[in-house]
Amino acid sequence: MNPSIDQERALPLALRAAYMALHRSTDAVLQECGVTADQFVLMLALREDRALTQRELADRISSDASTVRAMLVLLERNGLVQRTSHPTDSRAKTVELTPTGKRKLQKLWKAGQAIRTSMTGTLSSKEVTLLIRLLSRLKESLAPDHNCVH
Amino acid sequence: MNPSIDQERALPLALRAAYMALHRSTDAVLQECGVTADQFVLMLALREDRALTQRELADRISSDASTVRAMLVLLERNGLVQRTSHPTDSRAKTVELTPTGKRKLQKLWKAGQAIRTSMTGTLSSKEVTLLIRLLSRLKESLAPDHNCVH
DNA sequence: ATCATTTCGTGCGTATACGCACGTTTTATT
DNA sequence: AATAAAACGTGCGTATACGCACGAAATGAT
Repeated sequence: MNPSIDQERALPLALRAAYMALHRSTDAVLQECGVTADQFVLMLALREDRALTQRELADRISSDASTVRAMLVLLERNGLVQRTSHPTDSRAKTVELTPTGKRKLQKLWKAGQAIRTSMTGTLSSKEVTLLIRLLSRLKESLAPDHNCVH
Repeated sequence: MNPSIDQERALPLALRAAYMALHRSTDAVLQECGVTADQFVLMLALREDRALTQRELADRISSDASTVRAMLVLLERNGLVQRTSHPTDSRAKTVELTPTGKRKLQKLWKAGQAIRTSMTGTLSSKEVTLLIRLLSRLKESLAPDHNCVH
């Protein structure tokens, strides 16, 4: 059975409302650390793989190149990240967390634990897995290269 | 079974990625109409109930009062909405779509149909219903008044 | 009725978010 | 090898997004 018109109308709004709530809560919790929710996401991406390019960073956090740049300028000013010219590609810059940034990230992770707990608090493990899968499929179906109409 | 650490880490990122993809796609599709994705959401809220207050509007679209104001200033400049002082409450202003705004909204709805179709294209009706429910519970668990930690 | 509290909209400062155009460098084409 | 095409980062303009403080008005308490 295909989704109804009402569902098509409700889904985008539900997605928006949930994300906005997450973003606001995270911002509020991390405020005392002097880091925004988006900066936290960026730093998390840097923890996983170090020596990322700004472009790679943008892809990982589902953001834009110029947005990432603006964020990096602020993070660099605060001494949390460091940008150096790429060893082989002289166009690119590699980004990595400074020691201060790594320490800060640990604090942020602890501070954000309350959010993650309350997010998954009312959901079972299976529900969370399902939700992640559905969101992932949703994202894929909205990818620019994914031909949606004729 | 409680959600695992990996799930707790993945869920926020999946939610962010899905919303960003939706927002980008919508902006791209509506660009030729000269209206942003967020303005579209605002106008949709005005179609449902007319004579809304700016505050009510902010609540419905999960946005902030000052953000809504900035959006309304632009929409009013483009002749899509109209603000008049509230009949009984002289603090408030009521907002409504202009005739031009209503016509524009119909165009936007048609232009956005491709997005909604491709969003729900790979999902069954039951999956969409489930996804909306899960997102709604997520939002509730992140509500400011919802005591997450003692 | 008076006063404290709350609510409404506004203005300001800052941080995303994105498109676009630009210069530089790499990669692909021939 | 010379040229075309693509990728990287930058800068600019515009639109959210939010907190905060302010003045004005409504609502609550006593």
